[in-house]
Amino acid sequence: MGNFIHAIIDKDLKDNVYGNRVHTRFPPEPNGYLHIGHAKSICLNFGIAAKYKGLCNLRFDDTNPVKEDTEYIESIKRDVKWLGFDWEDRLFYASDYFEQLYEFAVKLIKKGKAYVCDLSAEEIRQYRGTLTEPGKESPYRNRSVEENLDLFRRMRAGEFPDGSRVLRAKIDMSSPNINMRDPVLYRIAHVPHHRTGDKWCIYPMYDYAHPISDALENITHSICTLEFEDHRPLYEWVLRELEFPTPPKQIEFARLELTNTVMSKRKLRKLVEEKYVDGWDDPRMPTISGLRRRGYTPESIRDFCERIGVAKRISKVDVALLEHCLREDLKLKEPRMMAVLRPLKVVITNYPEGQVEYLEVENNQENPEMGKRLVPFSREIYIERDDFMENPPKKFFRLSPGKEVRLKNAYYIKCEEVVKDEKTGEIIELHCTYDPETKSGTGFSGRKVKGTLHWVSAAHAVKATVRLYDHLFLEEDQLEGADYIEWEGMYLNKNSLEVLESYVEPALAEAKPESRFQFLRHGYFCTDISSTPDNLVFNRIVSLKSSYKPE
RNA sequence: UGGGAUGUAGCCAAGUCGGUAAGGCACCAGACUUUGACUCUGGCAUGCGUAGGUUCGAGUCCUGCCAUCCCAGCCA
Repeated sequence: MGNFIHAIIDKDLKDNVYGNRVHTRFPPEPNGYLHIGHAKSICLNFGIAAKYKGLCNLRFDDTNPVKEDTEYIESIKRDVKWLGFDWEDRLFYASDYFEQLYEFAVKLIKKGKAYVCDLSAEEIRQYRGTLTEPGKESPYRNRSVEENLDLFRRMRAGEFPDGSRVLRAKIDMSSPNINMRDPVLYRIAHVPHHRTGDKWCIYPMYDYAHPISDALENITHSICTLEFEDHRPLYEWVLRELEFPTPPKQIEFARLELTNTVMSKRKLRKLVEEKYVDGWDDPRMPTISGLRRRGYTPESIRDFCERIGVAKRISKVDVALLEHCLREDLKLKEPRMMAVLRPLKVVITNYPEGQVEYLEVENNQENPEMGKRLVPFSREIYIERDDFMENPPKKFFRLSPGKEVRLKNAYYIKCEEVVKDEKTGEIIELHCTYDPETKSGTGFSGRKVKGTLHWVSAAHAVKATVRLYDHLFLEEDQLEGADYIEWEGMYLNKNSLEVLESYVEPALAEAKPESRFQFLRHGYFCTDISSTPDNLVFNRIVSLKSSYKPE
């Protein structure tokens, strides 16, 4: 499916605007971690390059040293790579262009298109006017070229304190577009830069550095988000005044919003700082590193970005689509194992004591190529507490007194007795009988049962910590009966993490960190990076769908 | 009340020159089932923000109106 950006590029190709070249870039500011919203942009930019056999650069927009740090550069590079994209030898930094940017500013001054302004930040704001009233021209607007050149040189030389002067474009103080009311091009900041050190004490603004960086890299289509739409005339002004022959074209699209999550850097940082989550890579975070730790695959994220489309209408995508993409990706790829999350012991009273059978089980019945494994079965097993009800409602297919169910890949069992704690009345274990005739694989068809349960042999089971993750936030229509607190005008889900001590089948003892499984009837899980054979930890990536509706 | 943008189903989103509303997610119903999963089948906009107009014919063209979002950083 095409989108409006493809249409623009197709037309440019047809009209030979940039020859047959298509060249995009992903330009993050190194001031935070990448999140799935960035993934949309990354997939878009690198995707366009791939589609048109063009190129896509990675460029750090590092023009504001007070907010940026080299720590973020490494995490951004890692995340882009992990998503599956390759900038080859085209890793750039806006700071690489500082010298050229300075020369271009000199050119603007010489053309009479830029001037040094001595107004304070507060005065500049007042002179700018408002949305409905035009601004006033700065008293410094008509300085001579010579004076401007001298002042700008001395700004660079460090002769003036922070905030004392700026370089401004000379455009139109009465423009209805506030961005055109003599925007600031350079500010003074005696702050070391993470890449240029103490070399500079003046730094270019985004609106000035970005179009020039694009042009210097021969970018053809400069894709950004909607809030820069009003900046496009300025983007074009800079390139026109600097006389770039085939200026890149800025195109804006709507950023990604997702239900049940926050995307703003400020709020994500606040979640980390206020310890609602365990760091930027907490599996509940929409950061790339969080999704990675949760167990999401790059393939599923790319598929998601493909499916949501690209348009200009501000929209909020249902997080269920992301989850669907993950299930779809893992369905045939990962083995399906048995794990009992909330165990209830079952004693099969007519099964010989001390006997163990090793049952042959397909690793993925939809993908026979994944082979088979042996799963031990014995007299005492664990089943899921939720799979037993003493007084079941009508359509309960699972175990209850006197009822028979199938144990997946094993036998039919029938519940004969419920053993309870005398004091508390809590169900401690179940006594069941099995029917040897019903062994899996024998083709028994004497009678049907409605339910099939997963299980784990008690003697062979391996303990594991299982972390059940859920959405960090709730939508308004999900509040009923939910446990939440209001936070930043949203509803923070107090049950976004549940930690269980569970039993998993023995084959899982060898699970390597970051490997994925389907836990039968539960969902997809990923071995946490902290997991060891002595201390297994599984993160739930996403649950399986369920059409079971009690009552 | 200045400027810029956007309105197609619960959520995304296609809709060339005007020719009689793709697809996905979600949801509902049924079939199948050794996962209440998967898969399969069917359902899901006489309707495209709204009111007019042009036309044999309008989501597509014209006019008016309404709603929502963005912009007054020496942030990006």
